[in-house]
Amino acid sequence: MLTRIMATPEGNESTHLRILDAIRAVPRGEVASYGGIARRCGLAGRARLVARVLRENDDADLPWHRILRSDGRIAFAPGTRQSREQARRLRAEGVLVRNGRVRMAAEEDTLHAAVWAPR
DNA sequence: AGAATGACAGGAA
DNA sequence: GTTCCTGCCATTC
Repeated sequence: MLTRIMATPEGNESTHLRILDAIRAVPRGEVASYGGIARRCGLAGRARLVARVLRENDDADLPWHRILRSDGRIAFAPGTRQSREQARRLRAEGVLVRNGRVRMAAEEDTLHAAVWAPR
């Protein structure tokens, strides 16, 4: 039956690409959360899918370091090589990192933003 | 099939 | 401010 074909809007290649695009769209000096990226792709609740895409990514140009947990923490365990590399890259573009954490914009895609944002 | 595993999130304590 | 705990989604054993 054809239901099976259309029944998987995610998990396919285009979803993967949309996520990568959303990550590339995060401006230099700014950050976004895994869940935020997912929402922007119409994939609410799939933060872990974004994490998976990042893990499997090999593109050196992808600004992977701009993606943080929703509370602003770097996802890698503190002290690890990757965690420090991420902090280094963020600071290199002017982002303040303190104790492996970044102050999140506090709005991103939250209800607060939806209600209060201009436009 | 059931359990374990993650570059997660959100709310409770 | 924390840390802890539960819920989630998708994949792998």
